[in-house]
Amino acid sequence: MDIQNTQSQMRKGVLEFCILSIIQQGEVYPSDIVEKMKLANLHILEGTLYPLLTRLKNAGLLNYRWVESISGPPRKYFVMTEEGKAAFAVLLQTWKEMTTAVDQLTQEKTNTAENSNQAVS
Amino acid sequence: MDIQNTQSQMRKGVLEFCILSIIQQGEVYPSDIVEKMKLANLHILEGTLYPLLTRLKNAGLLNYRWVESISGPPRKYFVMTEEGKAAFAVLLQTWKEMTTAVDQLTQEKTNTAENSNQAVS
DNA sequence: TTACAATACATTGATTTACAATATATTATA
DNA sequence: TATAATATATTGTAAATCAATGTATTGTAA
Repeated sequence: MDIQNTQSQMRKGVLEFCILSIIQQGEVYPSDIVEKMKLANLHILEGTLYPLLTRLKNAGLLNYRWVESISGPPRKYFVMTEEGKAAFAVLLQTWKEMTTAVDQLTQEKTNTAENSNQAVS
Repeated sequence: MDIQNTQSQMRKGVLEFCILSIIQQGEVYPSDIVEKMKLANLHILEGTLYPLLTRLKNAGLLNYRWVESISGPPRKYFVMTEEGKAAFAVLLQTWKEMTTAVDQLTQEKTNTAENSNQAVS
């Protein structure tokens, strides 16, 4: 029940960061993103991705250009703006700091209420 | 604008995991959790924490016991159930796998739409 | 003894967002 | 001409965090 929800929360938290990371590595259209995320075991649905890309574009972090396809309708290829690159650099730093903090948090020693109560003033 | 929101999403994603981690290390009451999270730069408000703890208790992962305080009303000290410990072990594994996946994702080479288009069939 | 401050548990309403389902449009193929 | 595959996009629902506020207990000071 709840554990799957917690796992889901963890994955949701890094969605935007990962998508920015993918786009920074090169032009992609939405299906590319879905596929790359799937390979990383971070599944995302189109109904989630499209509004998210629109959000990031409206925030000035992304742009897109239409590219004709030989096997279907034209595609929106997304690219990072300069603002987007700067934002990603900040997010990468945030990611590193957060993982360090969480890793530390999960490795701390065990206490009991009785011997750790001095925290209260 | 949006970058703070993305940072916030990242932190939200690990809230439950971190709180379970803290409780697994020893009995704590909510204010302890707020303080420990703050030290890890993962701020959480009481309005978020109380429903979350209730959720985890209803899911069978936590229990609590009342402990009298010398400086205020009695406190609910939370402890892990056996089920909670098992769930945390799974989540720790999920966390490790996810960070590995995200770290790989952020370190991949750069492509362009032109030279990576073979992904389409 | 009364009032106030500090501490602690708890709820409510608003906002955000992921998801499932579905809609619309284009291209190739049967 | 109809169908399948591909692609962009929207709608309604559910879940969860947050800010604000409420309720209760204890100690201290007037």
